Amino acid sequence: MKPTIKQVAEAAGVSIATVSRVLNGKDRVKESTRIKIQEAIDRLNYQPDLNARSMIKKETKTIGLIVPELMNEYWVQMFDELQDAFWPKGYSLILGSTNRSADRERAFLKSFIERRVDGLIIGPCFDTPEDEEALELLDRYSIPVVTLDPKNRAYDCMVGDHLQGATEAVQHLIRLGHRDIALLCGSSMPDTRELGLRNAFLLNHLQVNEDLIVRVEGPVNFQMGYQTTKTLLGRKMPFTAIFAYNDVVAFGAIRAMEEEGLRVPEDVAVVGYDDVQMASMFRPALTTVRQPIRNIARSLAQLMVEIIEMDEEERKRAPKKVISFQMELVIRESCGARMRQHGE
Amino acid sequence: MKPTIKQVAEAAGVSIATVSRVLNGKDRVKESTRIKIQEAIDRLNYQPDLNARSMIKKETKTIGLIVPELMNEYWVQMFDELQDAFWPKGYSLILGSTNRSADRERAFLKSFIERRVDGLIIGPCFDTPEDEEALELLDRYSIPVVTLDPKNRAYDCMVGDHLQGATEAVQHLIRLGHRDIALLCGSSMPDTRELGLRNAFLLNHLQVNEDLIVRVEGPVNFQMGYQTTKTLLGRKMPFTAIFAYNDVVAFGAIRAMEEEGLRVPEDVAVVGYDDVQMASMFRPALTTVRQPIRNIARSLAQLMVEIIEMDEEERKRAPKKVISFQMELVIRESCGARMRQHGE
DNA sequence: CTGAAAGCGCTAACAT
DNA sequence: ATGTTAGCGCTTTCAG
Repeated sequence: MKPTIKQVAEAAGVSIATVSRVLNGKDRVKESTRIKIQEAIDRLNYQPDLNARSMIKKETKTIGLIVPELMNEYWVQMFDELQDAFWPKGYSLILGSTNRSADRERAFLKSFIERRVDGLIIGPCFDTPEDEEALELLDRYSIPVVTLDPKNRAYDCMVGDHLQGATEAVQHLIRLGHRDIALLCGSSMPDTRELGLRNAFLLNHLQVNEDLIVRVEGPVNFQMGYQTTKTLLGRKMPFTAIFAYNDVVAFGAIRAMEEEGLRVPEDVAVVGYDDVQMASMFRPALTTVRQPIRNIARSLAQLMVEIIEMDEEERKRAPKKVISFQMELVIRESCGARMRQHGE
Repeated sequence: MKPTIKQVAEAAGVSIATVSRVLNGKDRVKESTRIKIQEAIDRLNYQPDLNARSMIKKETKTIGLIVPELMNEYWVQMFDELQDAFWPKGYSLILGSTNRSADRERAFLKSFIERRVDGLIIGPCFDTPEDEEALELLDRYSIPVVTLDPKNRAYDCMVGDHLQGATEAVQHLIRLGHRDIALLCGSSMPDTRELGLRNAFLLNHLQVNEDLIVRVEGPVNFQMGYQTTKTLLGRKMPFTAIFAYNDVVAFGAIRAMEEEGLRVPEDVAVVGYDDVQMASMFRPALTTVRQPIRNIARSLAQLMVEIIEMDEEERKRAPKKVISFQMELVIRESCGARMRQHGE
């Protein structure tokens, strides 16, 4: 069965301590015995037991990641990039997708604590007050936390600068001559997309058409974009552009408009958010705002490792940081920039 | 700092053995002490250390999952469903996305073995012969493996019946009157999509147009569908339908045809494969073949747990199973079924 | 019903 | 340079 360090020691005719030494490569070992032991390791196909090791070292080299839903491409990319970023530092990720179930959320949290993760990354979750309690546990076990949720100010936080991103998106539309810009967003308040829109209008000394700001309860997805746009169209409220909460909402909006005989971007310009894979494949190719996911992931990994390596004292002293990342406007077809280049 | 069982024992005025008993709920403990201990646990916010526990129990309640790429929605869904399926059985998943790097592949394998996963699920990976070696390790550590790759017959395997799925897809096109059906697939041989196509033609006593079978080296994605279709169109090889390796390839093909002034499905019918989220949102909505991912995940979890619970003997005796799942043709707009209902 | 003690596989002093 | 030993936090006999 599974070989242990003891078997390797026997096979090599040394004590387990010496085997441990070559395994960890720290203490010096005579070259000849080193080789002898290495041979035994190879012959037995020995792989050290990380769990046993972490009991002593008091570190599992594991980072927990809790995301709201993987069907949202953003979180998949984030996981991928985080995995890439932590790998060279010797950490593995364990992933929990809550699918927006509060129970799952707490269950993962518990599971991660039981597994003694060295650090925890949490996306936008834990809204309910009961969760505060769960999060206290993290403190009790002094597990470093970094969030990817701008709303949660209790921890270090990395997040795209959505105010800037949204502002740029809307500025772009305004520059293209649009004044009646519909905003399709979720019901969470305050919403940075909305703030960005208002900011852009302010910067241009323009008045926001409040009737075109639509906040929708429930899931923010294709269906929502589709339905909301249909409603908007039914209200006979004239608008020449749509700024959607995310790309998938934008797809829904475009679909709805096509069904009503409106053309994008000729009749209505559309800007999305996130730059999912499909954005460049969709027809019309979607103008959107891209998050620097790779940068976020790397900085996060960097910071996380720094915190992990601090002692209790330092952690207390270190101030909670909110690091925000520049968003990038990606101009494609759906905003009609090309055909409007000659001015409004 | 982190409370241990010892602290709980002290706080409750009992021995650690008794605390362990209430933790595991197996042995019987006097109700009064049970309560006393439970109170101590709650007060200290104690969470048992799973790693310590697994050392003794010789089980980590962890399943490793290795997938080729998460940017392919199929694998995301599979992860989600597997997580759901294993959760009630008390297992957590740890995920490795190799992004088609053989190094990563081996690294994950090693990492999972070191973490002493109770079972391993592997997608279509490990094609290179060097990997055989890595897989031997699994045997050495007698870690149960179930694959999601029909090519790998050395292990238990769960997989969609792609021959049936592809056959149905092409049968559908043939029924709609198509004879010149282009197939866009990868270069892996034997390819079930191709087999399915041939099978469908055979069943209808028709001749396959070999020139329309395109096997492409490299990644199978939107770009591939787009480029291949352009080439096909350039060759002036008449075809009235395309069966694409997967939905994203189909999107690329449709895009290419639209650019050449061809309409889908009026001029060319298209059938995809996988039924990704976007398939129903795309315009035209994609006719495609859906995998019963949830069923696959559940059966897999079931089987995995059965194997884990076997002893060495039983495992040897148990024959390797290949369980295949019925695929489902989802008819939407891109095949033109609706407008061709009245016959060819 | 509960406690004492052995030990899971490993690392880290402390000896030699 | 290497071996001996004491744990890490927990479960599980074996006594009592």
